[in-house]
Amino acid sequence: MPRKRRLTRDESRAETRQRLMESAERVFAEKGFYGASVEEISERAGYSRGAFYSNFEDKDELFLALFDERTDAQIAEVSELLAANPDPADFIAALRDRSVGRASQRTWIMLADEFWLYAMRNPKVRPKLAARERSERDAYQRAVVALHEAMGVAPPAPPELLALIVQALDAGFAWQQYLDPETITEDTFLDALALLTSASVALAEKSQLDNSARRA
Amino acid sequence: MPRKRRLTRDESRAETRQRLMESAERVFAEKGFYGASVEEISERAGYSRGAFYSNFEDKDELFLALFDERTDAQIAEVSELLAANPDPADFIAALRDRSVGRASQRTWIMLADEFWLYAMRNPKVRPKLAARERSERDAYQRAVVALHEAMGVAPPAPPELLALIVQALDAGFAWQQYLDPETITEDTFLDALALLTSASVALAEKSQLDNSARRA
DNA sequence: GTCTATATAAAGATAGAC
DNA sequence: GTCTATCTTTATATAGAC
Repeated sequence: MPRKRRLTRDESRAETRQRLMESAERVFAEKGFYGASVEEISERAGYSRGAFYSNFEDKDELFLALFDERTDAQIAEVSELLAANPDPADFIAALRDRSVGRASQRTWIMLADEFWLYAMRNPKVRPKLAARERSERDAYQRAVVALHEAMGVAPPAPPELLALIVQALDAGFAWQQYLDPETITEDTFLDALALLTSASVALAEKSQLDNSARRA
Repeated sequence: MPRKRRLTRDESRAETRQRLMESAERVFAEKGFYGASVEEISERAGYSRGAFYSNFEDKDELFLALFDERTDAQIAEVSELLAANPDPADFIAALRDRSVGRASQRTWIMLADEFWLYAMRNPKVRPKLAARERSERDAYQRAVVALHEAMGVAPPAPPELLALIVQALDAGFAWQQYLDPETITEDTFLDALALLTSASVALAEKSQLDNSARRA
């Protein structure tokens, strides 16, 4: 264990930045981009506004920094999740753990929604979030293809479309679930995924049957 | 055609309210709840702030009024759409017309997102939006049941789950499509619906086959 | 580097004139 | 009913002390 020592100027600065960003993540999620004041972000991080402005140009820069950090982390997360779980069933199980494990799931979904709105309203930011979504979609697509392979059938539709369906479901379920948790439980999304998997396989088998019938 | 006459006080007041709400719809969609100022809403409706405050208590009341109006309209719209299109294929075609016909589709999805965030942050409002979503889900469910009946099969899963899937897809696709219109076209959602319909029917047929095989 | 004090601007909301 | 003028609050951002 390394001997304790004073932080260098750069380390101290980085720590302040980090604490401000963690605080900002919470406040943005709670109040939204406009509703979150620099004062509240700073205070809840244990600093004053002065410290904030010595670390960030303005509120926009902070939000963008948060956006970049989260976007990069998510892209890496989904890719790693898939690499670590080549078996489709494991991948879905890992998805479940990911949602359950994220204690701050509600915070994250609110923040993701703020990101979406911010991206939709800022032409320079939109392509960056779109790229992040495409990257996530790629990971889903590899999972979908692997899953059908494991079941011994060809995907019954373009894998891009199947991946998009999974991704849209993920976002759409989150929206509905957090709005109405009494009706839609944690497991509903996974029930839906299981159902769609069976249905997709059934359709694939059916078209294989049709094809061999036509050949005979 | 009725003779022109002066508007009564009530009619004039109602018209001002209406114009303010239409303006507010655009400004809230563009800037979000906090970003939309009473001044801009009023000016773009052709009034001053004074007129605004003589018609609404404050910004919150206006947003809630808009929320209620839109919520009621949507519930009625989906129900009518289904009543007018008992045939499932017609219902899906009507869905397409609905999206194409709504020139202000982008405005609506931004506003819907603002509603969601607003509801998530206001405990008194959340149940109202949740009720609206449940009502929409009921309409989808009736459509799903009718669709399977028309194909001569029993739904291969609880109809509630199937309806929720359609609804989640609708929201999730809108999110992805407006973020990345270059990748995701207008028709992708309907392609997905068509695919899921075939897949659901294939799964239903498969389980019917399994059942008769077991009986034999 | 961070804090306190302060300048500046923007928005919400009200009051009184017409 | 709506407008203009005004009050009040709140937030961003900066400057200078430590």
